[in-house]
Amino acid sequence: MAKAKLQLDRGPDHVSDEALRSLLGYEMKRAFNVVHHDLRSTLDPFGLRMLTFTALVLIVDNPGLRQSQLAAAMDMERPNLVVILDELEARALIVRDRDPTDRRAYALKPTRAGGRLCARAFEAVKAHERRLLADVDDESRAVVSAAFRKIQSREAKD
Amino acid sequence: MAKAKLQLDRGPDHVSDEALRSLLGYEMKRAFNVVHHDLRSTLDPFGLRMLTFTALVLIVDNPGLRQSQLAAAMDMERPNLVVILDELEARALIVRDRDPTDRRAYALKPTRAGGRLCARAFEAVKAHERRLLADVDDESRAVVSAAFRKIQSREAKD
DNA sequence: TATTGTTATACTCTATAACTATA
DNA sequence: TATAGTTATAGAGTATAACAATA
Repeated sequence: MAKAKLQLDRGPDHVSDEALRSLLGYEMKRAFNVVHHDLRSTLDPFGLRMLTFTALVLIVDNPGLRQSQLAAAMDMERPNLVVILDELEARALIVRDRDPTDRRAYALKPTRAGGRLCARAFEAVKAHERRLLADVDDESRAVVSAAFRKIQSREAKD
Repeated sequence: MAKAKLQLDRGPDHVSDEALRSLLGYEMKRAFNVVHHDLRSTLDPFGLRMLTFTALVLIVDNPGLRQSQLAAAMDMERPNLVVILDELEARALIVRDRDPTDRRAYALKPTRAGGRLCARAFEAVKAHERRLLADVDDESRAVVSAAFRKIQSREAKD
């Protein structure tokens, strides 16, 4: 990392990425790498990863939702969610209750322990993100957030 | 996608992700998913992916660089770069020349075909990104870009 | 000793088809 | 027939240890 930074910035072995820097995808991936790496180390003490954390938060905030709803909300395929929920269920952070109105579906609910872990992990993530965004003022954050949403809304327009 | 959008926006099966929306990582992943998905379909006709494209552009812009430099510039581990370069070399888009001053290292260089493909792919990516950013004005793009760089510079400060 | 590129390996995330049980 | 959850599988990205050749 430090080495990459050094080489990219200057020095005899300078690697020019000027052209790529003009691309949104490249800039965004580099920034996302940093955020994701930080998130990983932040969630590791809780035994969570980005996907298990996201699923847990959504279940805590939407108790009773179905797996298909959760998969759609998380932008992932249903089959891939199964192992994520298996993991959370095995750790007794959530339960899969049968939906009485539709016996095909499960109603996902957090356990007490799941709710507590979720709250603690969420605060830790927020604290870490505050550090990552320390140099970005509130106004800029709002602009970034608005841009993210506009990009997301462009999704279907291909 | 359309289904997720519908459920997230409103309706009887509305899934609330309000809490997660306050997290940079969540917003960024959603936006990056869109950008990455678009990039995939844009590069597919050229037989390239994000990583092979990025490596090719950096080699075209920095002919003669070493694999270790390229890996550092791409924020990835050296072993993972090997298969990426194998792919580009097998398609005769780049060559691995021996570095005369250090016989351990390779000097990576684009072939004529590699340079041509790179130029065409690059233009296609730029055009697609213009569409993705159609609703984001120039000033906001500059703010987003600056924020990305500030986040990247926070990396080592953990 | 340290470094370059490599192999091997393992884990995570992603994507698709096909199955079961219900509706 | 369609949907909810599941299984199986394959591709892609990521991370670490260990090796041969060279510095």
